Amino acid sequence: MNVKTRFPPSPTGFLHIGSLRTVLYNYLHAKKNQGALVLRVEDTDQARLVDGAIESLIRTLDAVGIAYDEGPILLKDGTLSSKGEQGPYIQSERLEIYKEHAQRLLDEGHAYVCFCSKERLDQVRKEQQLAKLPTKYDRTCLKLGAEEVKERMGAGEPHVVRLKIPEGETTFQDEVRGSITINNSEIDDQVLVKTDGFPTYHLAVVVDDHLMGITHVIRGEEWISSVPKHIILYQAFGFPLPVFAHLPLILNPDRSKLSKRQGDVAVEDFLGKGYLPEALLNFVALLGFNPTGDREIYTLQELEESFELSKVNKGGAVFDQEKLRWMNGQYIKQTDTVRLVEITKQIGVGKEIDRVFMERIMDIEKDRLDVLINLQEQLPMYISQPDYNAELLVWKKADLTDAKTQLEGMRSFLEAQLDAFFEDRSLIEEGIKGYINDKELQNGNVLWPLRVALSGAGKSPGPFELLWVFGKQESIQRIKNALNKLS
RNA sequence: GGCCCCAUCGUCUAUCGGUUAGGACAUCAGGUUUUCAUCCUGGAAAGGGGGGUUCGACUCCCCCUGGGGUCACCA
Repeated sequence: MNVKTRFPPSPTGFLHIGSLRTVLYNYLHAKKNQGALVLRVEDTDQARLVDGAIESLIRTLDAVGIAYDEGPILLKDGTLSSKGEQGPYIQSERLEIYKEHAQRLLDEGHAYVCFCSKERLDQVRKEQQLAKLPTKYDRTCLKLGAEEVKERMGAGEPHVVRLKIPEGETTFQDEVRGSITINNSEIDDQVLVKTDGFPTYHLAVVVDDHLMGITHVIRGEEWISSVPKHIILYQAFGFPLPVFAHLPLILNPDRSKLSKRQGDVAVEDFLGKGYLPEALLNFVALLGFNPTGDREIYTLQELEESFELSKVNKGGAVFDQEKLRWMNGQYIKQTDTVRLVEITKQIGVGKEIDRVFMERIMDIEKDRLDVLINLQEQLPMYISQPDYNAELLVWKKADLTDAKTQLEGMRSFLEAQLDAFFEDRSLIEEGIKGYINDKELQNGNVLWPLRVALSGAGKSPGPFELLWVFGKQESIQRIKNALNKLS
């Protein structure tokens, strides 16, 4: 195993659609290279801790079908455990490690202690902004003597540890963007250890990625600007560099970074509406990567085989929900009805409806569904006798009398059939079409009023399917109701 | 504003110097059909601008323009 990727989720407890693609690409890259994927929880900001965030994230990853090789796991009884040799995988449990590393930096002169107050820092920044200068720490505390530092620390004065950015410039290779160079004078003396003793992201990622043997750092483009300071850290520690790959952003329709406010962005939202995990994965995979260019539907397996970091696009991609819906519809059509019903009930649609009945409904509705939750609107007509206007029963090329005649014909025809007739959709279709043929009628004269009698709606699945769903008794009852409306 | 990144139909993309610039979503027009949906067929729709390099540029280089990201003791 020579490749190891990792995924640090946002600490908020839900999986952002952009994060979904990031994990996916990490997963694909690991799989393609027979490597491993590490899930690591970056909870170093005490103020942003969310209760149950880890558990909820693990559940979502599981729901979506992304399996990681190392990281925290959820036991059957709901408690947290972990798998993998390089743990702990939760940063708040690794504080000692960061402390040691920070001390090493301090000892070797790559970092220094800073006592500046938040207020002073804000003040400095404000002045720099006013003077249109780059906003950076002014290195006041770098000038402090060792004695003074020791004394103030001894007195318990609050302090942070800052990275001492050396002179020169930093260049790195990005797998998707090529070579990127930045002048070190642009880089701030990043805080490494906060007043509360917790590390910042920058210290923690570098230390953990190295200690956990991460070979490929694949993450969103918003991180590009912090790579140089990470590299300086790697160099200060004497760690070998991993491969960096920064993914293009996923965008709102207005081309800003995808955010809430312009619609759903959490994977949980989509799952809750009945988007299928495969569809979500397939769709999000194609936002920035394309195996061939003229096909849209790929299995996870196929994506694993064709994935390549060098083929990832550089430009940001707008998240087009319309196309997602289309793709989800494609998946629904080819997904087993039983599973569809299971998911539908899980998201709270048709919970009270008998399973077998529900499966029949799903069978005839799934072709016209793009998102499972939309089935909700169709359900009422199946559960109770619909109410509608008698005129709706009249086909555009016929009249009220004809509608009545045809419905009466249908009623006696159906009454003459055995129950078994209603169990077989092709039998139903053949039977009724035969009837129409024998009587030398037109399809519309019979089928339209029959369909409306059964569904009570201008738009619905066809009459043969509805007959199959309702069975003999209910079907005839509905036809009788229609006839009542006509008399 | 400084720095960094990016740039093909409205959107997601193919093309890796020579193509009628291909596919998909959406859209429009037909067809199948009892309705709707599905499905099928067809149409409209793109290389931001200016310089180079080259026999030849969407493709390579430079500039401009435009868009985005980032400038925290948040990740």
